[in-house]
Amino acid sequence: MMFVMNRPGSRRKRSKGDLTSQAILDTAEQLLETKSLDEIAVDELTSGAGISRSTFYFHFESREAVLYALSERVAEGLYDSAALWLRRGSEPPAESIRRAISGTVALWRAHGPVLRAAVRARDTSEMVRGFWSEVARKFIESTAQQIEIERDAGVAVAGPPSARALATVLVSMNETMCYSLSLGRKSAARDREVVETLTAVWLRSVYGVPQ
Amino acid sequence: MMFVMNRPGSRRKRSKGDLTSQAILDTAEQLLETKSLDEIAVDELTSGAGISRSTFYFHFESREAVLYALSERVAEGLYDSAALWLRRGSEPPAESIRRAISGTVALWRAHGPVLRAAVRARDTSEMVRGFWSEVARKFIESTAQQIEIERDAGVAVAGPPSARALATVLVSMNETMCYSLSLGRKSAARDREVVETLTAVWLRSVYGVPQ
DNA sequence: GAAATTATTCGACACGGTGTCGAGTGAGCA
DNA sequence: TGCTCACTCGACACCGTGTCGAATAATTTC
Repeated sequence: MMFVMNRPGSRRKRSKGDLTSQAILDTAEQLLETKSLDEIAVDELTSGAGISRSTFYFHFESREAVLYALSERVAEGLYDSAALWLRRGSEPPAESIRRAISGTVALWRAHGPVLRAAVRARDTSEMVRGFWSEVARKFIESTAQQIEIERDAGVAVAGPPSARALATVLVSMNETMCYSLSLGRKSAARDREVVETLTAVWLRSVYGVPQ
Repeated sequence: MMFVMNRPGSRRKRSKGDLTSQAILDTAEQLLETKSLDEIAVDELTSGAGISRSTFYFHFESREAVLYALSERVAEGLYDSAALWLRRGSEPPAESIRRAISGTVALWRAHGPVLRAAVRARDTSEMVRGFWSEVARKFIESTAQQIEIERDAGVAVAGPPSARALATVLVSMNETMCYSLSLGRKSAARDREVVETLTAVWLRSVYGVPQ
């Protein structure tokens, strides 16, 4: 189901090492459903992958490096979701915002454990922090840009707060809510409520209230 | 500067054990300014307090228990801050909300390291989670109550989202922003910007936009 | 104020996890 | 066939944790 590519375009056959790396990553993703990253011992990872503990260090530098690799698996989907922030044509704002938020929630539902571990590791691992702050930057950037477009068009309420500050708060808010939502049992009703609430806050904060 | 009381009303003299517990707590709070809780080894705590490592376990069950005790030190101030959520008399909403948010930001500035450690430990330690979810509950509860009062008075925009769902999102948002704000260098300008932005989101989400 | 009790401290120990090293092993290729 | 390089392994040194029982300091009891 999941896989890591060799360098793009490489026709090199999947080597044995790739397979073990894969097995480690799969085991890690599975274990993260139960425990946090630093509760996972290296030998849990390797016994799950059918190799000895020391072999782990041939494939990864550390547990954090595993998380980094897992993050890359998810990042692609995240960027797709980011593209949704940009409003399409004449569609009303409520629709595009709801759709974008729905997409983010769905992604957190699909990869909650990895995303939560990544968020937590931001405070710990320089490597992970760099990666995810870049992701966050793109989200915030495109949101701020969109807010500015709407303000220039006279559709959105003017600042202060600046488009950038507002975008930062809104994006962080989404992340926080997705994090805590993904901790609970999967529930379509709860998902819908969160999407509705977040959408309402976005709309009111950016556009004001529809009378 | 900081101290822990014996049972209230007890006139028992400060025992030696109380003093070492204190020293451990003070050392912990100081170390948290630099490292996260699980980067702090027990012997860093005890050497800071001038005792041997094993003596630590006489005073605390674990590192998490230390954090719990530190949380209690801060909790009081937090409840004072919570009381501010409730709007005072005829004061305009913008004022009371800005004042409440300012209070929270100030508290995070004063005790950022402890509060951050506590937030992180929520996912790890049952004890810490219980304590802080109770704190969060009170914040959310009183906010939701206030939103309902304003809605009934026709001042705030009606739901959905429900007062409770809206309150949850807004309170979490504040926490998240305070967390990341307290990570950066102390800056009055930045503080002001964050307070303004959060206030704006609260006002627009609860009351709608002033034309 | 001496004896008994309780509070506090300590060093030693067993345990479990980490990361490294050098010695294998084996698959593919010249 | 033999070389090379990717891969694997067990052994080892290290570090932090948590527990135990013995030693000592403080406090209470008589």
